[in-house]
Amino acid sequence: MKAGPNISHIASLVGEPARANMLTALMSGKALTATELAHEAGVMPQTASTHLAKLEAGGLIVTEKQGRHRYFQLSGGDVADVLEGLMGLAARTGHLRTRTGPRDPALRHARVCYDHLAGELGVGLYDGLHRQGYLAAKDEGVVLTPKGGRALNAFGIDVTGLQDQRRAVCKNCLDWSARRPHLAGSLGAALLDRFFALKWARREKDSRVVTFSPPGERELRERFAIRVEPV
Amino acid sequence: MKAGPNISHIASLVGEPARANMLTALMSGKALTATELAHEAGVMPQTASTHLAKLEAGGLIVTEKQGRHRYFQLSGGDVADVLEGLMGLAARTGHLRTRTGPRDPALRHARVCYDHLAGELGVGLYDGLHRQGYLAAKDEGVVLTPKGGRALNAFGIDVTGLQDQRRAVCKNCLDWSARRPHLAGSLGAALLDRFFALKWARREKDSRVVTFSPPGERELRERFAIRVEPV
DNA sequence: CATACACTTCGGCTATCATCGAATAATGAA
DNA sequence: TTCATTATTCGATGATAGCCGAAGTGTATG
Repeated sequence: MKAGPNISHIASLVGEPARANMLTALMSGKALTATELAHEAGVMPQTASTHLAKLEAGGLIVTEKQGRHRYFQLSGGDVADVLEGLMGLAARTGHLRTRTGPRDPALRHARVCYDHLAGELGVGLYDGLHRQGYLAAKDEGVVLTPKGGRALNAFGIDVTGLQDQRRAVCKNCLDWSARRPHLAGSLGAALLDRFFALKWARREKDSRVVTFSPPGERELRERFAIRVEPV
Repeated sequence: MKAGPNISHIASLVGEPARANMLTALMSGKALTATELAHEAGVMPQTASTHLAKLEAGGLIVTEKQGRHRYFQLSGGDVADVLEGLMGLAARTGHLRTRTGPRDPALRHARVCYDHLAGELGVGLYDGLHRQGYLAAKDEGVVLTPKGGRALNAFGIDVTGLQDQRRAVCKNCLDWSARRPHLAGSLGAALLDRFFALKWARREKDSRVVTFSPPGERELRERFAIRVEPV
């Protein structure tokens, strides 16, 4: 009836608790199998299969077949952005989950948002990159400055390689816990990869939580001028 | 248990077509009344009321009471951002076109909007009345010109009788399918009544579809300078 | 080959929820 | 007051869709 994109179809896909749990699990950026996602959603495998078929038909996830497994992952960063935005709305309107698990504080501190860093450290990094003049606001977006390009090259990131990709280098992503933007895009992904390579941080098993070692977090804060978060 | 905000509840609110239409209408930033939103969504007022109560409970909209009206608007720009993100996903995943049921083409062509004509012919009539100088824009609204009053009197409409009513003679009404205004108000209703009286058109049973007879539509187009709709 | 595993399809059950008619409340106008 | 308009609440209905058991397809392993 209405002209324009059909948002209700997409939203209804996310609006089912089992599917929302699956999508949340895929926010880790990892490809998961149907059985794993069924367990995450708390439903039988055959139920999960119909859900995954609908998510794929809706274009929210993509699949890859390997042997007798099928691996599912989000179809792109834009899906993760919308999910993160929905989390922000849910948090603001007081619809946090009734039982806040023990991992919740850790999630707020540092977590994976699809393929880049989110949480307190994520927004702190974003602010620090601005403070050091590595990033600059432009047209409601954000761009890498020449100074930032040199600095991050020295940090071990192939900046020119990133710029050759079709994907945007810098992108804002609204953080649901901090309600402020953090850095997405290929640069955001490359930075997180570099933190892992430097052994500053590691991923928790079966979780989006990113755990920084004490020296790793100290180095991160010094290197990128991250200030202590005001409570 | 999962950590983080519960996105499925929020998403399910958007995932209902009627509510999605309401939210899309509120994307303009304007505050709309419950009746207006019911028209936008294509549901009865009591149905719209329950939807609006849920949207308010979910924190997506806020209300303000003024006299016997209640004005609804989005609770913040973050809601609009998420809706925009959903539109982007819907567009990317190829869900631009709306579901085309069998009744949809007829509905898009000509239908009743409360008590006046909507659809392609509705907006065509609106444009034709402007083109002939019968209607004139005024203060974001629309008024009947003296020339228009004479012409419509000759067409068989008691214009002076309309002006004595408390109800507004001319009013804009945004067309869902064309996303452009058509004519509402007592004049809009009187015109549709006249079309029925002249046997140019009739209403389909249990439907909002208005069917014009071939000679009726031809006369309508000639009399009111309705141009062929560009596809 | 046989067996186990991963996943999908089918059929029926059930619960949820959107929808509308009717009634109610509240406000404004005559 | 009386009437009209706006919005809400209640009750019944109907359609949608999630869910799981059972069966079927395809893949790896012994």
